[in-house]
Amino acid sequence: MFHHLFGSTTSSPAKTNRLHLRLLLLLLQPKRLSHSQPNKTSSSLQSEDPLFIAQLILNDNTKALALTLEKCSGVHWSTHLVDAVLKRLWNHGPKALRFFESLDRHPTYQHSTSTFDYAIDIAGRLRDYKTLWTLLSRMRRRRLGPTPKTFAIITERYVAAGKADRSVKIFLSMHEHGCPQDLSSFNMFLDVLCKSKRVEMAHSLFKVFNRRFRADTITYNIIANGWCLIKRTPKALETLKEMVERGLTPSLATYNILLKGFFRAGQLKEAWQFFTQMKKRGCELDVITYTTVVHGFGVAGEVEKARRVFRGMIGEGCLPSVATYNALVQVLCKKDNVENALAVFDEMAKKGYVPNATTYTVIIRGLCHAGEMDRAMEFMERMKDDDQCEPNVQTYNVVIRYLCDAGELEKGLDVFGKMGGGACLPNLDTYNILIGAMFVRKRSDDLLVAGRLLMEMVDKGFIPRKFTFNRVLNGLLLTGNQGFAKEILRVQSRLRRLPREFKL
DNA sequence: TTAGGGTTAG
Repeated sequence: MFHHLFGSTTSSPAKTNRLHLRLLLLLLQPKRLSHSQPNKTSSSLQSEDPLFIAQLILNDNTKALALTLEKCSGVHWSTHLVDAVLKRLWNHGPKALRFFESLDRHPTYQHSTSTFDYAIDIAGRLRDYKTLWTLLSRMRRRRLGPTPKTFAIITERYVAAGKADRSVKIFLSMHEHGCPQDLSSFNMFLDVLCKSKRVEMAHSLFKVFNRRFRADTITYNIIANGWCLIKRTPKALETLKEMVERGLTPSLATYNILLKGFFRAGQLKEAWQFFTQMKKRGCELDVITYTTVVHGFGVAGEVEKARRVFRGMIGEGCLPSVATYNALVQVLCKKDNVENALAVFDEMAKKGYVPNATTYTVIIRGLCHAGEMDRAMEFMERMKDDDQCEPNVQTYNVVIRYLCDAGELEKGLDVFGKMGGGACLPNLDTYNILIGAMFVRKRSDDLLVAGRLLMEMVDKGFIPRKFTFNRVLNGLLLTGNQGFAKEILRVQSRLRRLPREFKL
């Protein structure tokens, strides 16, 4: 009789309700899932729901996740399922790694390349380099890699942790780990450096190796984009010139990169000239070009110009995408009026476009910004009812931030506690927003909450900034919570001194 | 995950 609740094709109850029901059933009838049901039935049904499994893992407090694996005894583990579960557990690294590890001893299932990549990425985010390299050599022993993508992940994590020099060494030695160094891995690494704003470093590396790797259009685009990201459009133009001199043909992506670069650097006149030149010279503009221009003019406050380009694009043979609508909606929220943004939201739905999480989030932010907290909350409920898209962590962060700013700390904490009925895990920003909010009322109780949040985030594998630690510590000391402060100090020094590891 | 467009905000 419960089959319809466990079925993967259920259509009527909302997603979150379904989850609650499942958890409730699990609590009421633990045997039903683990023993009394024939394996076939429970496994095929459960195995289609990574959210359900992720939830079990999060609720399991045994170190080895014994409870969860027992409950999942009938599950048919597949690469797809395991990857999806790891993705769900993204913001709870230690649990994700424990899950990976316990499945590694499974009698029939074996991790694949993509799963190792996920685990390595998570270990890197935790700055648990020992585990990262252990996983890498295990991956190699099993002949599952490492691949260039694995190294893109590893170097990205090192750069993000402020270890760009180390990442260069890693890139230069990747062949020693059994991974070929080719143009694609070179491009990927340059992109990692550029996206982390280490453009000078990327450029030096590019100068040294571009002949050896036979740099192509993509390589030049990556470097040009890097210069644009740090608003140095003259250097981007230089790169463009150099690529032409080398006999490489710039692509539409190249022009779109430059165009975006002008907007980012506040060079509106240049952007407009560049855009018109692209058209004049018979360049076939695409939806990305138009989206760039709509967004660029809009955020610069030129709302009418943005609207005109938006209206004109169809006549010029290019249909807007959801992203184009999102750009316009955001611009109207920021520089015009949230009611006009809502009108565009309705218009896009009428034309058959399906709003995505970004669309909703942008509108919700617009409403919050206009001080319409109640309507923003209503809109989030509407989003939850939309089967096509659930609120994500960004959505929650916006709502929590504005609730806290409005002095509604309790409401903010309430939303935090309920995040997607557990379907959405808070990230580093969420914790920073909430902890920051605990200082505005200067109440001793709030600081205790801040302390608990800090402990919780460390437990989930996030690394708080020194600033956050100091702030919370000072607050606790000033409000006479010496004991708690000492506890937090211990956590801080443990984080600083010991390499993080999760004992594989 | 080899390049380009929408989500933070003061």
